[in-house]
Amino acid sequence: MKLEQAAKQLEALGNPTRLKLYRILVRAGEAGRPVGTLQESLGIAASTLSHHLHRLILTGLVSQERQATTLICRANYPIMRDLVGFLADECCADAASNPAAGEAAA
Amino acid sequence: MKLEQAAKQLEALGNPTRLKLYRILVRAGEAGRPVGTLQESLGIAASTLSHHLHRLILTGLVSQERQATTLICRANYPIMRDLVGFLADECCADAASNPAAGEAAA
DNA sequence: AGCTTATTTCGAATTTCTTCGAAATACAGT
DNA sequence: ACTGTATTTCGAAGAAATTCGAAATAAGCT
Repeated sequence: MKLEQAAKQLEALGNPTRLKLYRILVRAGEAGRPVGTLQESLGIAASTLSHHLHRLILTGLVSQERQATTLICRANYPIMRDLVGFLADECCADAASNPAAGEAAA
Repeated sequence: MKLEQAAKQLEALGNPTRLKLYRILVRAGEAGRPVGTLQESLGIAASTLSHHLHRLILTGLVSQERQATTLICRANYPIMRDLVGFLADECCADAASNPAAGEAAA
């Protein structure tokens, strides 16, 4: 995974409203959640929710599927796993196991 | 870990410059890196680096220790582990184990 | 005390984020 | 075609981020 992309995804999750939103979607599982119920859960304006949802979708963390008039939102688990993998590989595992700590930073 | 705190840390890492910076520090290991060499590696103004460093320090992801005139910066590994743990527990593992989620996600 | 090196703080300009209400669009039923 | 429900796009205002250079601070050396 490229650093730039990881940064974009981290930024997307780095807002309390979006992190709450994303957590709700993750816990909703494959069933997902219609936008309307997300709005009720979060208690924010529909336009604000739409904006945050859009940002999560742009990074690939969330996807949408139309079902008649409602839009079902789902967490994109593989993307999240890649992101966690990036953090673990690039930023954590190295620290404990990499003996050549000084060289990689250049 | 509280969601608000996790969001702050994710936001701190959600900037390309800061993510690069943090990655350098992680790879530097326990030895850490003086601010000056970080500036050389990143090629940004000293004041800009200081600003980003401050943000990482505020979230606890990075710590500093003075050695004479230079400041040594180090990644705070336990904090990062907690953050990755939060993402895995709150946002990923649930998907696999939550009955409402179904197994398709895992 | 004065000088040099290392780093931060200040002040400011530009850009981006966050939020909302109003208006527009999408879809299904009558 | 008209109506109602669901959601997005538009427009705008205030808040916050990003970046830099100049000036201030910190620490050691002479």
